[in-house]
Parts: sequence; C-alpha cells; structure tokens
Amino acid sequence: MKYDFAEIEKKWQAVWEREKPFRAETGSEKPKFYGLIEFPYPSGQGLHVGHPRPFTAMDIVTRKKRMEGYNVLFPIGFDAFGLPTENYAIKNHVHPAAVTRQNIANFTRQLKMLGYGFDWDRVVDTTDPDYYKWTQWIFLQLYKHGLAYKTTMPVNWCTSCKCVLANEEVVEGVCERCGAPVIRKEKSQWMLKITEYAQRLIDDLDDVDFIERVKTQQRNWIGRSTGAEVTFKATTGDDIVVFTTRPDTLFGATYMVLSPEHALIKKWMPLLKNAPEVQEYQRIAASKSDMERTELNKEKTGVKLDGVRGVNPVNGREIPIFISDYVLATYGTGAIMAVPAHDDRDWEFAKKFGCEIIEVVSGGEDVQKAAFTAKDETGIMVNSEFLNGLTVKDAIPVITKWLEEKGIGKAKVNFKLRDWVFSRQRYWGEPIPMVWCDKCGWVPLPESELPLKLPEVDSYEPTDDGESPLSKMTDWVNTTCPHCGGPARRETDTMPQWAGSSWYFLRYMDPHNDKALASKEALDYWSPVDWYNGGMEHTTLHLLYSRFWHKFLYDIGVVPTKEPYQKRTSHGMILGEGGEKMSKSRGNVVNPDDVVKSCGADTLRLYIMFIGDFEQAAAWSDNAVKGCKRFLDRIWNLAENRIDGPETCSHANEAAVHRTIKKVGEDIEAMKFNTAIAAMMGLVNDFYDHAPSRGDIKALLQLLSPFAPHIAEELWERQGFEGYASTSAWPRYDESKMAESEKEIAIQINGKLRATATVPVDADDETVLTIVKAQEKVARALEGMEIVKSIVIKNKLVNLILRPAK
RNA sequence: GCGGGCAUGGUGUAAUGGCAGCCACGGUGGUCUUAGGAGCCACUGGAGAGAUCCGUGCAGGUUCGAAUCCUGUUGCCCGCACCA
Repeated sequence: MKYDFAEIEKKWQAVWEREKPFRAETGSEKPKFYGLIEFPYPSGQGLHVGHPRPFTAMDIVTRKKRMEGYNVLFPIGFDAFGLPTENYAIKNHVHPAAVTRQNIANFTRQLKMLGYGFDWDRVVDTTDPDYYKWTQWIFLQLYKHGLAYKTTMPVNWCTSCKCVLANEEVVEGVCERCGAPVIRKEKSQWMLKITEYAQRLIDDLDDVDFIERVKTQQRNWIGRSTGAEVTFKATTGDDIVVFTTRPDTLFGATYMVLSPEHALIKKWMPLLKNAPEVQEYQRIAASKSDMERTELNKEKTGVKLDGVRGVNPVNGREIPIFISDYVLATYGTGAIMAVPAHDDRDWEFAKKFGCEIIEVVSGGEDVQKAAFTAKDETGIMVNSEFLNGLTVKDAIPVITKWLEEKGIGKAKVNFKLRDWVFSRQRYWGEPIPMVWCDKCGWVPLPESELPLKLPEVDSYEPTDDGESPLSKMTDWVNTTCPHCGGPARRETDTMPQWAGSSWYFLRYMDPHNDKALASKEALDYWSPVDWYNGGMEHTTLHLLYSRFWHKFLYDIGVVPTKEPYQKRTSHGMILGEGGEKMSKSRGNVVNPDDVVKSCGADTLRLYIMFIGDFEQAAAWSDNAVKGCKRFLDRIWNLAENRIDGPETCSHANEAAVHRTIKKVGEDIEAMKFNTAIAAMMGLVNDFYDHAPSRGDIKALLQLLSPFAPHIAEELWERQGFEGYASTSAWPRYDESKMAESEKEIAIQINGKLRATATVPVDADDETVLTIVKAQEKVARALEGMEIVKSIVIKNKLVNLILRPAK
C-alpha cells in the first residue's frame, strides 16, 4: 500500500483531539517542562511558512521531553489586538471582533493540520475580555505603584497609522509596521517607567540562558553609560548641567553645546544679540522628522549664542556656548561640554566653527588633525594640572572625587532607554482603565469594574486630529468619577499591541481563572518558562517589555521568579525561493496549506527543520521538499508490514541505531534539527543495506515521532507496539554497543594524508604503529628515512614525521 | 561610526584542532517498465590516462596536523546609530 499521508494525518489528529494526550497537568509529581513559542497574530492571510519553523522546533523539543517523562506545558494562543485587523474591519465594514474570530478559527485549523502537540484546553486570546481584564489589572497596579503616568511630550507619530509609536517601533525614522514616515508630535500620553528597571534589566541577564546576541542587543538598547554630571556656570549666573563619560577631559572643554530644545535658551533669548538667528535654527530643528535628522547627520550645524558664555569650573575659563541638533534633548541633560581634542563629533564641530582644540590626553596623533579618543592605558593626561601624568583610567576617579568635594559634579549613570509610550489612538486595543475628573484628576477604575470592555461603535476610523475613535463615543466616554461621583470622562486611547503579549505566558499556566491572572499554585508550579523560542525582531520590543512587566509583578509579589524566561533561543527567517524575502508583491509566498495538501504535514515539518541551520536564514526550495517526502516513503516501505521477532536490535544495525539515538537526542537539545534528520536518513539508508529487526524499527519510529508524529504513530500501530509512539519512553543508547570492533584510521606522513589502515578499536599505540608500518605505501615511504616522531590519535589518525636517515 | 554574525561543490549544507563535503537537492548512467516526471542500484569538488596534484573569500601566523585557533584584509547580512 502507498503512504497515504492525508488519510493518516486526519486519523491521528482525530485521535489527539479525542484523547488529549498533550494535556498539561498542574501539580503533577513529574518534573515540569514549560516550552513556549511566540503566539501568532491571527492575520487574515493565515499561517505563513515562517511560523512552522519555531513552532515545529519547540514541538519537537516538547514531544521529546514528554517521552522522557516530563509533565510538559506547550501552549498556544492568539495575540489578536492590532492594526491590520482594525484596518480590515474598516475597509469591509465588519466588526474587528468578528474578523478576529474568523482569523483565529482559520489559524486553529492550520495549526491542528500541522499536528502540533499543543494543550488546546489552554488557548488564550488577548482580545477576550476575560483575558484583557487582567491586562488592565496589571496596568492599574503599575499606576498605583507610580510606574504609569501621563505626560505631554513630543512623541513619534506615524503619519499613516495616525497613531503614536514607542521608540522601539521606529526603525530608521519610519514606522516599523507600515513604513510611513514618523514625525514628532506634541501629545499627552500614558507612559510606563521602564527606565526604573533599566539597571535590573541589564544585571539579570547574567542569570539567564539567552543566546548571546539577544543579551548583547538588549544591553545595547538599554545603553548604560557611566560618567559624571558636571555643573558649569553661565555668565548669566545660571547653572548648566552636562553629562559626560569623560570627566578626565574636563580641562580640554573649550566650548559647550545645548540641544535646540534646551530650556535655558528661552530664558536667555532677550540677552542674545543674534536672537532671530537662534530662533530660526530652533524652528528648523523642530520641523525636521526623525528621518531627516538621521539623513542630515553628515555635516554638523549649529549657532553660537552671542551674549552668553559658559565657565569651565576646573579652570574658570570663559568658553562659548552653541546650540546644535547633534545634542539630543532626550539624552543626558540635553547639554554637553565639548572636548574637540578627544571626541570625534566635537572635533568635527570645532573645525567647522573654529573652536579651540586643546590636547589633554597625550599618546595619539596631532589633535589638530584628528581627535584622539582612546580611553585605555595608552593615553597620559597633560595640560590638566593635578591630573597630569595619570592614565585616563586612573584620572576618572580622581577628577570625579574632586568634583564631588567641590560640589560641582557627581558620578552618574545614564541610559539610552526611554520610558515606554503606552497610548495608541486606535479602537482595537485594550481600553486604558482610567477616568479624568476635573476635580480629582486622573482616577483609576476600581478593580471591581474590570474588565472595562470596548464599546460597540459604528466607525473605527482613526481621526486626523490625533484622537482615538473612542473619543466620539460620548455615551461611553462620559461617566462618573469613581472618587467623587462627579461627572468625568474616560481615557479614550487604548493600549499598544505589546500589552497583551507582555504577560500571556502567565495566563497559560491557569487560563480560566476568574479570581486572579493565574493562581499562586499554578504560578509556583510552572514558573519560569524553561525554554522560549522566538524572533530576533522582538528582542528590544516584546522580550524587553515582558521582562519589565514580569519584574514588576515579582516586586509586588504576584510571580515567584525575577525573570520570566530561563532560556531564550531564536530562529532564522524563511526566505522565498532564490533567497529573497517572501512577499505578495514578489509572488514568492509559500502557503502551508498547499504544501500539506501535496506532501503532507509530516513532510512539511521535516523539511522546515532540515532546511538548514535553525538560527540562520534559509531559502525555501520546492525541490528539496521532495527529498523529505522520499525519506518518509522509504520508511513507509520498510515498516508498513509487521516485522516479527524480538524487540532487540539486529546485529548488523545495532551500532548504527545506538549512535543515531545519541545523535538525535543531543541534536534536539542543541537545536541542530537538520543534522538530527540527516542522522535518521543515514540510519534508514543503513536499513536498506541490512534489513531492520523489530527492535531497529521501534527505535527509528520513536526517534521520528517528534519530527513526523503522524506517520510514526501509524507505523507504530501497524507494527503492533504498545500504546502510542508519542507517549512511549524515549529510547536509551548504550555507549558499549555503539562502537564497532574495527576502525579505519588516516595515515599521514609529514602531515600529509598518504594512506588509510584498519585497526582494532582502542588498540594501543604500539599495535597501531606496527599495523601502519606494515602498509605497503608506508613501507615505501620509510625507505631511507628515519622516524623523528610518531603521533597517534586513538581511533582517528597516525602522523609519522620523517627525515632522511644519516 | 559602534555592536553582532556569516563566507565550504552546480544548490541547501556537514565536519569546532585529526581522512573536507555527512545528509539532501540537482546532474549522469543503469535497472524495472506499455510508459516513467515513480521506485531501486551506481557515480557525482576540480585537474589529470594515471601515479598524483590542487581545493573551505584573500594574505600571513601558531601547530606534527587548521574550514576550525591567532593577526590582518575583502565582501555580504543583521541590529543600533550625532547617546556626549
């Protein structure tokens, strides 16, 4: 009979639906294992072939863990709030909730079609009021602990989404989602104080097992730098506080620069002889979009303040003050001391505006020609009075202490990380549970009134005036103040997409709880997530946000661990045939439905894992899929009919079977799925040379089961093995059975491969050398030569170093 | 500019100090066949009739031995980007 994948996959999916063999049991005596994948956004297009890569990988890991005796939690859900759904709803005049329901149904069908061992009783949906009740609850806790606040500030505004964006959502000056230009807009926004956790978000990376590039990217994004804050006086008597990482170069500060938005400029304006010029510069800087600001970063611009000067506190020298947009209002104090001799940007600016360049660290080239920026031991302080003769490294603590004693400065740590802009002017998101009362100010909704549900509205259109569509819903907006009972208005902005995903992994632990986001028992039992795999694109978004929320929940005693995820890995992207990104416009999109229809889910699963290094991007190839289908066909041919006999390995295949068990097991743990599959293919090739015994086949089906669960289950049943392959005990290997009795070793002469020889395994050096020297080619090479040195690497190689005999 | 990564047959890749190319795709030939775009078998890095020689982006180095380690260099990809 032919391998009828369609029939087989349907059959076993029905069995799993009925018998729920992948259900997780909170509180089980077995050791727990919590494997997590990023829950998908249920888009109208359905599953992309990119999805099965991480999903199948974690399915393989968790299926193996289950076979090894773990109580496995492998859940799935839907991150369903978001703009595409809202836009689709607007265009087609349907409610976003209806669109979401449809899309989730389609995703569910596709995920089941691929045979994943999810616990389907724990599905979460971020748009379900029973779920977002707790998202709102967490927001209220953040508010109560002073970590949520509303403020008016210039924010990133996407001109197409008509919505504000977090810093993390702006990529190269354009909207991460739609690619439209981002401009600055002054708006009143809810903010979350992620900066409060900046240091801990860095420090605690030391305690978790994240792949290194994730840690590095998070550290860079948080951007910790240590230095000092120093107070300069202005000739007006005002204090100008600057931040510097190089307080050692203070004697070389020959001018100062303020950001165009700096508050002192307004105060000084009447004193400035060139006030119109300064105002013009401010106006231009303010009108630049982020993209223009980055594009125009080639040449420095600026204006000198004519009428006010600064005073260098270390030597009392008067120095000029400039404004320039190379100093950012949002970082440090928005003002810098410029040391052109030892900073590339200051040097460039000084050259253009004719500022003095004074060397204070010797050891580099002429500072009139280029800045000398080394801050290690190579530089020695000069022209710096009491710092002279010290290295940069030694000078920093000396000057910092001096500044502190004089009361003009102190050590200071700065972060690039900004607070998280948490409001979105859109309909399809969690309502922010806050009420504005003219008497009481912002008042949080009582927890008993959660969830605050989204009202039914006629139009979800975003507005050009920057208000949320909810603001038009006067019935919903007008309410009473929970504090004084007077008339009040609800907040009409909604939460960003990242809210619901910041804690969903906790909800999986206890998804139907209506008393708490999850019970303490479930949180204690399942925390932390043991292994979380997801995309690199979420490193500075979801991953950072959810670590922040988790740390907060830990601080208020809700969760038992400091970190949500013990281990984090990441997969590469699946590209279209030819190596380009898959997109509708290129017409190279592969639909999983089509692949499953033509080759089956097991083949798709195998191929997507065999495609290449899991962490690397890989290009889809229709041809290569066939190889995986062929592999399953070959297994089918071997095992479709019952093989009788004892359940032990055959003599001919025993070593290969045990080696493959070891290899596949280790490769799954190391996410080297491609080589695990290659090893199984090798074993099947062996089985074509030496017919497999009942035991050989049993081991193969068990190894195959996590990768291609349907066919493994079907053949398991046909062979009449007990129970199910997917719940059988993962096979063990025996080192002693892996070794062959003989090994072919390489023979090198003076480091060059010259011959091979077959020697008994683990033979001692002398025996090996005797056999080697008896080789004809070796004997020939030895004529007239003497052996200077023999290197014997057990079971691998012999290298003879020869020279002419005297 | 800073940070991270990658470079191996016609293709995807494997080997992390020890016989370069496991496993696949593609290709060539054979076999079975009414037929084969199915299956099975064999071959498949390059040059050479062959013995052999050459070969892991490039140039050096360490080593008995380097795709692998070190130094330099080129190219590509990703992240951040005037962060003081």
